[in-house]
Amino acid sequence: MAMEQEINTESTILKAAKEIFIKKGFDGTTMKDIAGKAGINKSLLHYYYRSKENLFRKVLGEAFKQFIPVVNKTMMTDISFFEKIEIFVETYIDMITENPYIPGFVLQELNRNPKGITELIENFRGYIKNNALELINEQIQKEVNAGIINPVKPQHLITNLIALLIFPFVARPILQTIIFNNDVELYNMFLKERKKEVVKFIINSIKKK
Amino acid sequence: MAMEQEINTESTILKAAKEIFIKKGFDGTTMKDIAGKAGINKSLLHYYYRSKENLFRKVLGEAFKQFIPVVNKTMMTDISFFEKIEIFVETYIDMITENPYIPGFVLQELNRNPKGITELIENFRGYIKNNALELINEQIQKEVNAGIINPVKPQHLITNLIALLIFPFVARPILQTIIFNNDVELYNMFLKERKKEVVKFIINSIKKK
DNA sequence: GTCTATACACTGATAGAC
DNA sequence: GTCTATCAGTGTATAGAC
Repeated sequence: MAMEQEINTESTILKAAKEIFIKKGFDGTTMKDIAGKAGINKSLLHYYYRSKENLFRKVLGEAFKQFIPVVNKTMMTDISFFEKIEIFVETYIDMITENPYIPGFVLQELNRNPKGITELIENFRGYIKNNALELINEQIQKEVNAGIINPVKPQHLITNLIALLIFPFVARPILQTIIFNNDVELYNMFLKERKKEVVKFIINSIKKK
Repeated sequence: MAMEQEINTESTILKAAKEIFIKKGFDGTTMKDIAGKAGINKSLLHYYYRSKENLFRKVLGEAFKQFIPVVNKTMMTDISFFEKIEIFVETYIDMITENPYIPGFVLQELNRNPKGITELIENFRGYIKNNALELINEQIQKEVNAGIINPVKPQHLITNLIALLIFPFVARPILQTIIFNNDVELYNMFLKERKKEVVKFIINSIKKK
């Protein structure tokens, strides 16, 4: 799959739309901005995408879609539970590092329009291994029963894992300022360190001693 | 302090502005919406606050200010480190539960206008015990030296703590949908559980065994 | 202080020429 | 397919009467 993206007006528009929507959100973006970035006039946006709302949905969908395969792939691999956590954390942080604005963009949008999630999930049923969550729950339960990890509700463990991964990116401006005196390079190093730090933090917490 | 808020036009406007700005952000809010909510006409908004930007800053400032005393108070109290974590988590979750939109609002705004943070912090220098962070660092170091907790960089511990607290609120729409099948009551219970769960998770992770 | 009326720029979207 | 011209609506902000 992953075919070469043809460079035509339609894809140029989408690319420009992505950049601006993801940085500025729905309300903060104007069709004029997008047209300008794409180097064309406003009419063409409507010619190809009919409305702002419609164009936005395409962008949101693609942003969302990008993060699905990581979960699927990691969870389906046949490795130990602790290794899974390690791989997941590493892949996920790499991914956000390359697209640092996406998590904030998705969160913001889902707060603006919570109904949009249902629609979003419907649209990607095919991509999501619909039993992925089920599998994670089973695996956690198995590790608990085997006495490898302490009893823990899967909902909390999953939430903790994702929170530890994503939060430093969505809260970067304030954390960087308050904790790192606004030193950009120091914060980048901090984010890299978290690959090992988060894994250590989680496993330390749940591993039966 | 904490004087009775007089009910006059000025405070009515601010209250209405808070509600709408916090839910919809700067770009998503119109002066007409605020005037409508306050039950007055648009002109009065400008009479009292001169501009949208200005009114917004007042709202952002108050939202930000609300969360400062929790840190100060908890950190200055003379109790053990683990107790501090416990008190902090409990107070903080209670606070966000009562103002669930504020963290998302602040994060969104600081991403929209990162320069705003510096200004914000300047404005509240008086409120922030400017050595609070220093004190936390010292205390963590002390616990490490005493062999009570494992070595951990304060930056990571602080980030982890805040991430675990705030993330379930800012990501509520998506977590509630995916993990809890959109059951509101179940999610409220989940949030309550986190008071104990987060404390356990953190202490488990750092406590030397 | 509070209102109505209005200025003026900009928004998303459409019509129609090429 | 791509452009220019333009629409109707809405945005913030101000002027001026009371």
